[in-house]
Amino acid sequence: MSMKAAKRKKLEATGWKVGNAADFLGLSKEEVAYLELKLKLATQLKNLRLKRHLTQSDFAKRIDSSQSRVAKMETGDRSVSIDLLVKSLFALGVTSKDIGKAITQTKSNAA
Amino acid sequence: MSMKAAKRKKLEATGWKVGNAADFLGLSKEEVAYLELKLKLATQLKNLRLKRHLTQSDFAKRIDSSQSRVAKMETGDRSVSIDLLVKSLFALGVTSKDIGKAITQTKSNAA
DNA sequence: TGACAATATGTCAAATATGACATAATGTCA
DNA sequence: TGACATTATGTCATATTTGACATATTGTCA
Repeated sequence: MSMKAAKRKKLEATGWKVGNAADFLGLSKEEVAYLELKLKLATQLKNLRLKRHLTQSDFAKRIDSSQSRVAKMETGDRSVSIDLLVKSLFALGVTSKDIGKAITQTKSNAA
Repeated sequence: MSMKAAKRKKLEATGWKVGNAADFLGLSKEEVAYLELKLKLATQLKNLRLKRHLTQSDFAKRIDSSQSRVAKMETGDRSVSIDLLVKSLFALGVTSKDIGKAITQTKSNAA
């Protein structure tokens, strides 16, 4: 799988409908950077939840949300903000340092 | 100025009305962490804009926003999201790595 | 001091995010 | 396979965020 295809797959997972390569390339650098950052936080959240052996429903209760919203958080859905992801990570006891480190990660060494 | 008072002043600057020390202490750890993170991004944005010798109005045009919103971004106002700050930083050419590093900073070595 | 530039604050209509619900899809294990 | 748990998707009313405007405040320089 090419680098470009891998990236595209990730972006599609976030809710972006990428009809074709041209549309994909139509995304600006800023948009791609934003989506990638969001996906990093989403992944960090999911990994942490799994490490704690919590279901999405368990975790939803803890942050006064719902299972469906947690699912959307973890897939980086269009409808979830970075604010929500950050707040959720803090609720799991993650530190700013941890978040900063996760953001700094490149694809090759992502958690 | 005590450490606590300094923190309080920063938080007040973000739009939080901190009536007294008790109220301040009433903020949960997560809330404080969120506000501090937001303020780091706000500061990073302002520093970068100044480094580029742009006025708030100049920068506002570049990101299709308004001077007043830029002012709110830079003071970490309640009404601005981390999403908006992150998108604005990307618009200034900042990388994820830069953002990650800024978030990782502790108070003592903040930009 | 006053004139002007730059930044901050208050407000609001429109846009976007949120929790919740229903239900679909996927996974697991007997 | 089927029963059950878990996760994903679609939708919606409510809540929050956004750009914009007016106006206030602060800064600078003659």
